[in-house]
Amino acid sequence: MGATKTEHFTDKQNAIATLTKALGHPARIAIVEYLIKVDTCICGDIVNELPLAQPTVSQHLKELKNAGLIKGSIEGNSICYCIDEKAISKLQSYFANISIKLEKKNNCC
Amino acid sequence: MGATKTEHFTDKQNAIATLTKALGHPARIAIVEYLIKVDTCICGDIVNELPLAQPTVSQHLKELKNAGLIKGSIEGNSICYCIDEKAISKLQSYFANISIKLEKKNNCC
DNA sequence: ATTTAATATTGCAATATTACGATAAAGACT
DNA sequence: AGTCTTTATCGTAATATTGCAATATTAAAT
Repeated sequence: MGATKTEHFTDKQNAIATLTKALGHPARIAIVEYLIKVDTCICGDIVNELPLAQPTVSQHLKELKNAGLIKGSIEGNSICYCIDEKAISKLQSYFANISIKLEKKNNCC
Repeated sequence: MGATKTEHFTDKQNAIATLTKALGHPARIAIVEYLIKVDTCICGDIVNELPLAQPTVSQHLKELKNAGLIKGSIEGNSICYCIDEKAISKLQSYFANISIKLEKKNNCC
């Protein structure tokens, strides 16, 4: 025991949970917000921006990448990280859809 | 070390991370989706719906409640859990806002 | 007052996450 | 080749999460 029982849930539920889990840390929210704010997106800049050591930032970037939220491309000897719009789009439509469903409901509590 | 350095991030970043973290588990996604689907929302129903033991479900409900995503009101000897629309609304507008910002940007990668 | 039903809490084992120093890897620049 | 810069990986300690059996709590029903 101790590990998440992924196999008992639907693919869609797991997919959304993967995205929200990846965003479930303030450092990773900060990274995403930084990538949206700036025009360049060099990894080193992100390290400078965050109050965390370089290996920690690298690890957070890896998790965002694994979840599909960002993508990185090699740019000389540094790496350019960017938001993957598809992932954000999924989240956006997911919560928009929930909002619509909630509006139609009379919440009992 | 090992604990999240919450104090180094903004309140807003922490607030969003709290919400996304709470949703970062397929069981909790399933709970939220179930609460939206049904009209009644008694805890026992949720336990029957999920492939997890009652204490585990209770714990997930607690986390959703702590994050402000659901609220529970006592209804006889059972408890009525409902979505807190404000939390969903926060997430919805957060991702909608990001989407808009991304549209205006030419992503470099 | 007992019993029953519905949730919560406790305690614990298994696993995962967070953070960072040290080190490695890979490309750029002399 | 050697050095510098940039990013990734390894190893490890501290902490958090996940899951459940056992037990406690609370309110209804008898």
